[in-house]
Amino acid sequence: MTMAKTTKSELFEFDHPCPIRDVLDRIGDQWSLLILKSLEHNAMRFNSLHREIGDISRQMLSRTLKRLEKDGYITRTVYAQVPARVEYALAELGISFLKPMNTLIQWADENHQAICRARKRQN
Amino acid sequence: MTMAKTTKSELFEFDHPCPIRDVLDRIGDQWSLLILKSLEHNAMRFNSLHREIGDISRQMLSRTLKRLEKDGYITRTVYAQVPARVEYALAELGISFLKPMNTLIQWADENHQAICRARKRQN
DNA sequence: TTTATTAGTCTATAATGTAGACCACTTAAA
DNA sequence: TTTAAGTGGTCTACATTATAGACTAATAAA
Repeated sequence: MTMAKTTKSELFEFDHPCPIRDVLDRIGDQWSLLILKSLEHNAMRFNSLHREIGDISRQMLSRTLKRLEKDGYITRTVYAQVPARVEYALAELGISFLKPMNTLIQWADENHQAICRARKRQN
Repeated sequence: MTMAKTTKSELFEFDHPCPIRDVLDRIGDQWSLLILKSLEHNAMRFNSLHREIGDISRQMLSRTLKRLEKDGYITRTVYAQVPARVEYALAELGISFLKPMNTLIQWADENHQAICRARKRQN
């Protein structure tokens, strides 16, 4: 008997029981936040994002952008010119998200030292 | 020529160039936040955390607790009694962290619907 | 003609997360 | 006395995810 295997992420794609888990499973990864912060003050193209972030792989940049777009955090605009010009920009949801996120970033800035000290203390 | 391979996480263990990345690389994983929220109102033992969170593996619970302790978010107290009693509780840093985090959680609650709608819209 | 740009995709490999068996110990019930 | 269940974990085999870097096709500048 063959089973149409359902992965956890498929299972929870819609109507995740816990909002914050749903949000953080997406946004709390390695790269999403960095991308959103890069777009905070101006729209950007694929390759300039790649250069700005530096250590992200093209594949992960591509994937993460798609997810952010799908969830409504960013928009993707293709300009019909040659060579193609694709611009990524914050959508309403992304702008709104960065407000609470920025308070968290501020906390991180203020407490980074304390965390580093804690780490060193314990070897 | 053998190379003493250095992983990225080793490289950035101390003095990570970007505070928020450093913080989110640790806290933004699958489980850390869930654990911190479980400890928000009272200390807990290993197995009750395991039961409360439900779908975390023992290994990940163990690993994540160690990291949270090392970074100073939580404390681990062993009571010299039989059978052993090990309690995990929020440390100062953990309590302080949950303040900005809770505003983000509130945002997630308020915008979860919008995100789900965005996802459905795009297939 | 070589090089660089555009926005990505593809593949092989490395790193990470998972379930679930297992450990030594204690306690309580059958 | 055996059995089961609880304590706080570790270990192993496997599944999932991320990585680097080659590759695409088109265009433009040197």
